[in-house]
Amino acid sequence: MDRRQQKTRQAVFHAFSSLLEKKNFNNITVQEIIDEANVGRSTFYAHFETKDSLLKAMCTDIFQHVFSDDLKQENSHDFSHAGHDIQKEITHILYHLQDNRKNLKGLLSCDSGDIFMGYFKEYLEQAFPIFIKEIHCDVPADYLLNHVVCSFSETVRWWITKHEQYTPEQIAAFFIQCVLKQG
Amino acid sequence: MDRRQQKTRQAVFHAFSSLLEKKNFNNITVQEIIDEANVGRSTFYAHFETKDSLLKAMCTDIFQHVFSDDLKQENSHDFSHAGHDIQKEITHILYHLQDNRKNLKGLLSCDSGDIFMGYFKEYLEQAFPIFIKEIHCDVPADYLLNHVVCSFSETVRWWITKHEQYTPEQIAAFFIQCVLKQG
DNA sequence: TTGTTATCAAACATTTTGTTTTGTATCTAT
DNA sequence: ATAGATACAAAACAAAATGTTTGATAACAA
Repeated sequence: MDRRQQKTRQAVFHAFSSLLEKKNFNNITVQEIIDEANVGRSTFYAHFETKDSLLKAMCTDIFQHVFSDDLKQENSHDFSHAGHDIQKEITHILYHLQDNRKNLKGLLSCDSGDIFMGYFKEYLEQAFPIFIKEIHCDVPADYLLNHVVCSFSETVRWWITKHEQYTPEQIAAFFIQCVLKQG
Repeated sequence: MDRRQQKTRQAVFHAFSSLLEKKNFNNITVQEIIDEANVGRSTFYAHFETKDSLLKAMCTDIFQHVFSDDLKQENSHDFSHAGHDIQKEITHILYHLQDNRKNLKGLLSCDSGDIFMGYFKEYLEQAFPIFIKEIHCDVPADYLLNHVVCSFSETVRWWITKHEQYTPEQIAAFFIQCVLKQG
């Protein structure tokens, strides 16, 4: 990809993330993003159709890093999964998220956080059915999946936005204890 | 309160809820709300400063019904609470929510759902500490509270938006089994 | 009935959006 | 190194949405 495009794209991402830490997604204008990123108006619209698609592109960028190689491999041979170390895998995902925490903090601020969470849950719904096979619980399967997916994504939000002092290992332990350790 | 004001307020609420079932909060214009509610432009702005404060007013309206009498009484003498029937109280809240499901369905659609959820959690954070006293879990207290609050509000969203066939009793049972029945 | 107030319609300035144009600088591939 | 392609900035632009103001009318409470 053209270096000029990369530069513009990153400048806009960074500017937007920075603005999101200060004010609501809804109240940020394209003009502000342009000014903060120091790019031309037409340049912005050459890259992104709307403010929404900009946000979506940022989310996709992060998910491609987080869910890149590892989880898809796991999914491909999930039959051999029963004895797998779930805690290790959760921790692994959390490390990936921590690598992106700079952009994540902006994304998870205020109301944009909810949009990120929505996309995040979509990814998790594909990745998590494996983890819950072992849980026995007398509730509808899709209630349980929703519960686990929401609990994990909210755990991440709690961690990134307000409690960065904890390590991925600790967060994984909290999550597993509260959600997956069903008597 | 002046009957005309009540009428306008309800017309706008109803119009907005109806629009929210069809399209995103962000993409709804004040003009559309005005047209749907069949009120004048200046009238709308006499009632609500912005689209956001309209949404907030709708949420507050619902919460006043749901958390009106009962929970505050409970809070006032929580020392006598240890032996209380939690399942009964949860069910009670769910019945109140079910009464408002007409407006709730709109509010919980798409991205406005996240805004409702945000306010909902604020209320729940005040009401729920009682419920989690009995849970023993080796995690930070505010992680646990966040977990329970998020799980309950997501349970409500799951129910109202996609699984209305279940009764409040059933939903309460699902929630308690997954969240409060820690071994 | 009388004074008050909520409403509507219409016009309005302002802000934001998204597009188009033109000249310039930077890239890639040969 | 050069040539053609393309990403860029700046500016001007139309269209859409916002939020305010006006004056006349109808519904209200007391």
